[in-house]
Amino acid sequence: MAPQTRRTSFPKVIIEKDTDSEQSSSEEEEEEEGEVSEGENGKEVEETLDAKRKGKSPICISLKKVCKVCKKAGHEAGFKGATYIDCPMKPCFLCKMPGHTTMTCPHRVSTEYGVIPTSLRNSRNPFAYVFERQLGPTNSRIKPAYVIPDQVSCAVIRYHSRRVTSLEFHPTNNNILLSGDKKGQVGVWDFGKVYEKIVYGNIHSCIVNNMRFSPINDGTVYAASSDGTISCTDLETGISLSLMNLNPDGWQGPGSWRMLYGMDLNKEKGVVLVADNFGYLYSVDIRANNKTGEAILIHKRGSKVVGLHCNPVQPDLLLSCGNDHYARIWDMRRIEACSSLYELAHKRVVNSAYFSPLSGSKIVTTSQDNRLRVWDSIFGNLDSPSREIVHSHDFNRHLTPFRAEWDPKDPSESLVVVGRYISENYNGAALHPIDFIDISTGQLVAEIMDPNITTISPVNKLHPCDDVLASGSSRSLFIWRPKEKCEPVEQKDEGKIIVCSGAGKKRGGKFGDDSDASDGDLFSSKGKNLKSKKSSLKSYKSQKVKR
DNA sequence: AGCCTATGCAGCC
DNA sequence: TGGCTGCCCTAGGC
Repeated sequence: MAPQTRRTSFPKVIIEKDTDSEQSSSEEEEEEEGEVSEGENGKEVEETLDAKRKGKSPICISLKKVCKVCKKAGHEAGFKGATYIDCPMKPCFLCKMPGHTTMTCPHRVSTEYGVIPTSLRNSRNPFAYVFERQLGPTNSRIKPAYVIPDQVSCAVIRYHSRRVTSLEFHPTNNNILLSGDKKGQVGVWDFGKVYEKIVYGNIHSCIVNNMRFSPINDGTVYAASSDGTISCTDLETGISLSLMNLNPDGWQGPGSWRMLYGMDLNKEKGVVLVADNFGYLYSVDIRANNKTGEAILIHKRGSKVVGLHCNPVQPDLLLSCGNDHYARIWDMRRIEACSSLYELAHKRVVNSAYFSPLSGSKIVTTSQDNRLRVWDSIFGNLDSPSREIVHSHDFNRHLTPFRAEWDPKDPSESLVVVGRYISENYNGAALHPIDFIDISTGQLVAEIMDPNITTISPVNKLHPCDDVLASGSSRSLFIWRPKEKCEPVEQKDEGKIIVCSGAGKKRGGKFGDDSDASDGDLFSSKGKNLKSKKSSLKSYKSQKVKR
């Protein structure tokens, strides 16, 4: 092309100023239109129009304050102090419904932050719904009070070089926590002797998605990774063998690289079950260390299967979930493509689906539409969930997907732990708590946070027998425990308990008062100045604060 | 303090 | 269906 053609087709530059009134900005537009139409050379006009058609609209350098979300003037989304103000032009960031923002979301009220049961059973008449609520199975009893302490102590350790992606407690050694990260490292942490840890860096080469201890020998652990292998590792020696490798020929491009996500062990059948990012399920015999049978398509072809869970009571039942927006229940005795017993539909990707840990009769799923879904009985009607609980656990490409995890100790099978995405203003600090939710009611039972932890905690696991919560937040691991000598707290009022550390000095009893968004003088925005120094390990004492 | 970026999904054509 | 683009509360490093 000739240089002059290039010159003439260069888009017009408009500068908008913040001080301009609406009037003057429209004048500018008119002026611009006028210039285009005034073009004496017909060719120039033609080219300008052509440029417009090609998407070369005038370059607009705007000095106006503009919303970073919708690019419109008049409002701004973002943090005001420690409170995030949504863009009003977009659907609510919490419940995803239009017409309001997170601040005014009906699912976010001061006493039950963001978490209430929703029926979403609009197709039924209200009487049927009430009838069902009244005559249906009564709500399970509330957790024993001592299990959710109002005071915790927190141990922190950071040895992963990338974000934590999976956690697993040792089944018999009560102080051992296993952690996997995005880089493929597997950490073994004795949080009883806080400084004792081992990090294995040679087991996997990328994301450790799921880990399970061997039911036969609890000194060995299986892990499924996005490198396409299942590892079987002796935790004492660190010696690891690969049970399966889906990429024997190495990297042949992104279209063919197979990654393993969902994994579970079936003790009765003696197999490791894994699923890949193409929708296939694989079964590996634990004793023979080899693949049994062919891969079975259990989710939409080409879509990622992110979770597998064997029913704890009925070993023939398998639960899977994936990026095709479904969770599916399978009968392992006759499993083949399209043979699922039930399909549990979701509106978005299903991050996790778990049977309840004791009876195996309930299911809780975490979906990227910001809803936890609960099925009260797998023997009942599975056409629609018993409850949907709006909860902020959005997808973010830089975060490990959130997964609501059962409390394995809860006899009522109603307590679930899940990290929260959106922050709340806790006396000037924007913190992302870890939520305990009673899935029988949708109630937020407790929220755990610490002013020193400003990062989001998407990975959480409750201890199989002790009152211990493990969390993975970015590259750090946290162990939350009831503080010694902590008196059990009655929960007669069913009130929410806020758990936090007492690291801040000036706060005193004011800490729980988060009603004022502008009280940012104690802490800077987002509470970043509270962040602990680069100590690799630090433990915090805690104090009780109620609101 | 502010810029940069790794990277998964969804929506668009 | 496939390839491309864009993204609302990230986190850490330079």
